[in-house]
Amino acid sequence: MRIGELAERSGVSRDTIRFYERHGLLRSEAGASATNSYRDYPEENLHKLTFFAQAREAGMSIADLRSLVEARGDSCDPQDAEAVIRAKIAELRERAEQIGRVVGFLENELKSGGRPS
Amino acid sequence: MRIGELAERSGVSRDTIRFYERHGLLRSEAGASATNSYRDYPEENLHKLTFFAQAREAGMSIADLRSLVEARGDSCDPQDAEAVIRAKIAELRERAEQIGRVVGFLENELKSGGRPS
DNA sequence: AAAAACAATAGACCGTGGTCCATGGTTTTG
DNA sequence: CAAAACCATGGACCACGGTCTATTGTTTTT
Repeated sequence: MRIGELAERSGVSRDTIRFYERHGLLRSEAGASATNSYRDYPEENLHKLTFFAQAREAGMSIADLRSLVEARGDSCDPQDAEAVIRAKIAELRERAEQIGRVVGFLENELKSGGRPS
Repeated sequence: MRIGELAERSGVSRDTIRFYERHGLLRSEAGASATNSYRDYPEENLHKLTFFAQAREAGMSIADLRSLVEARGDSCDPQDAEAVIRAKIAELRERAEQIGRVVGFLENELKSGGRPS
């Protein structure tokens, strides 16, 4: 599909899609037409982009996403991929715990009514 | 205490402390000496800074922190403060859930061995 | 065929969250 | 007393993650 459709369907702007592509998060192919230079974005990018959106919201950086994407690349050892994914999972869990601590702090703040401790 | 000591003890750099101060996250007082313009940072800033560091790691923005700080300000209605804190807690929980979803996705990826679904 | 919509490319621009540097003063230390 | 360490101020600079604006060319739509 072309970039406009991908943008429309994924909810990610054209500019952002191009930005992601420049940063190695996804790839497009040369389109069929000989008269234009429109690129073709394979279906899989739809899944990728929705994952990216979720992952970004969860606080993952573009570099994080790139390493995940690269780990899946064909040339890459599947063991590597697994290690990368496990590492990211660990990071995310750590982050979630961090959030939990802050929530705990804020809840305590509510209980104590904001008095300086 | 002076900024250097605060930086040392909080683990937050002088520059960052000043940055936070400019953005209303903390306040200093005019120091006792008449010959210099060294500011005095009350003890409470130590707690604040460690909280800020945690909260930043959890993904809260400077603006988030400022609204929390302001909600605690004396002039401010305690009801307001509570509402602000509750709102932040809700946001943080949402964020944690988001992380959970991404973790779930990645775990699934591990199980399926990275095969394109 | 003319207008409207879409595409590629390149580069400028923006907000966020700092970090670094230069300058000129003020302790503190050896 | 001289050097080293500290401080305040202001502004430049940086990386990140986009977003916007030309410019030029290509479909689509009417």
